[in-house]
Amino acid sequence: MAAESAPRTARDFARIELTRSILAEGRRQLSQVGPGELSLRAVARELGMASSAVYRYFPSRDHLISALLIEGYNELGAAVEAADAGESPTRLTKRMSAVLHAVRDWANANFHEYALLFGSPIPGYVAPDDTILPAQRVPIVLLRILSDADAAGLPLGSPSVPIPRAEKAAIAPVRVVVDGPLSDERLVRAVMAFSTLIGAISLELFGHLVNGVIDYDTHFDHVVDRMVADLGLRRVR
Amino acid sequence: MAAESAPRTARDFARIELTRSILAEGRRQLSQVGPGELSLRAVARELGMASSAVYRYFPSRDHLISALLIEGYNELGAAVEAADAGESPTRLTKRMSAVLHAVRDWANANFHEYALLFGSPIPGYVAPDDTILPAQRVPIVLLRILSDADAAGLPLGSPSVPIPRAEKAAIAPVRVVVDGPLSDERLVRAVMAFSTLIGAISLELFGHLVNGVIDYDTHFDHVVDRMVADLGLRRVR
DNA sequence: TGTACATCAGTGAACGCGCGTTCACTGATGTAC
DNA sequence: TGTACATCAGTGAACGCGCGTTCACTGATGTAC
Repeated sequence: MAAESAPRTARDFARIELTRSILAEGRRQLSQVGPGELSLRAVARELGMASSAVYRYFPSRDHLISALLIEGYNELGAAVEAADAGESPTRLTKRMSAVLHAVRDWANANFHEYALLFGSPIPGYVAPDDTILPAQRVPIVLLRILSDADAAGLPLGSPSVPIPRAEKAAIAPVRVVVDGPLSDERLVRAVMAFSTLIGAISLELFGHLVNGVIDYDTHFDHVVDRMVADLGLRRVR
Repeated sequence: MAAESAPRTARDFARIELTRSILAEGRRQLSQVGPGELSLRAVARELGMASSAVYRYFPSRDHLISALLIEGYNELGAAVEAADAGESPTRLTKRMSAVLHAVRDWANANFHEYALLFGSPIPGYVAPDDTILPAQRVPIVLLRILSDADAAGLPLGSPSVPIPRAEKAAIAPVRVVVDGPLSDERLVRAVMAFSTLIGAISLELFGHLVNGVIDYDTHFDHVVDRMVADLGLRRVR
């Protein structure tokens, strides 16, 4: 993985090309079937090659899944970063709102990929370390916006609850991933907001709102408005 | 399902007993393996009976899954109701806190069952209507506490955002499941709190906090404190 | 530029496994008279 | 209480399927001289 160097020979090109094809076919199947049902044989079949040939590119099914995980995190991360970049850097409210919506939009457009990232773990599969960085892209964007808010001196509504020392220590690693300043209060709210975001999307996608919420779009819009306000991104009136 | 009437014959007793055994063995397997991997044959094997015999009790694998879903919802619901009942009815803070912790405790003690209820849907499986009522038990408990708060005239912190008419309509069905009074503001916060709760538990259990949170218990405690405060259950100081 | 050897991609068959579901059959239990 | 028939539980074999992974082999591509 490290220094694969530049592809020079025809073989190298073919290898890169086929690796891409296999990955793409895996993704295509993910759009129809859950991550647990993803099958190497089906991928090979669809690509018109012997199932054993896939092993030249991915040493096992788990490696393919890891590649899809990483691709998923990166795609989601890119979508979220693009949404952030699409707003004026000083309009923190708009940035956060765009980012939160981007996560949900991606999830809606990529059901099984979302399930792969945030749903039940695949039995027997453990994600390797190189999924960590891609997985951090979304949190990093969220934290950066909040850090910008702290840097701009935007006030937070009065804290509902004081933060115990133990809690500060418990979530300390989160702070490490962001560069700028970040107050404890905003940090705690950020972690909670991430739970709310993923919870709201999972409940919606996995069918837990069917008997409670009629209009998902409207509801999510409102949830986002509240999160943005709770995170102190809207100037006080 | 409807009027099975009282069991009179030995056969009836045996049928009830074996149905229970199959269900129990299914649960036992759920404690080791994900819902998607649950296998009728394995259940039969463990019970020492032919796999075909199971079909006398459950017409298909999906029916067994439905039974386990219902059992899961009921068990979680019972745990949550018990937690609520364990506190003095007028101590709303304690009741809510106990209830939220009860959900997480149950999830931690029953990983795969939680994944069955709140994780990715099982491919190809659609839950039948008789899962609806059991699934509502937890939300009902939450809403009842909040209704009690409204009835007691407990104030909410100032609303961060006004509730649009469309949002009121969008979440209207949620209100139906609770008897007492419930203000729009508390209702909206309740739905959001449920997202936060499920999001926090899912993130924790599905491994998304491994690089961010050190001490899950401490963090969840604090999240609960905030939720309780945000829901206006703590008297203003 | 040409040859000899090493590397690698891809094949096809096979291993060993497990699954859900059906079906004809047996023997035990229940019911009506 | 006893007999004749109907109902049902449970069996064992089979169908048809799909999976991940291995392995000996072939032929093409790459490399060193």
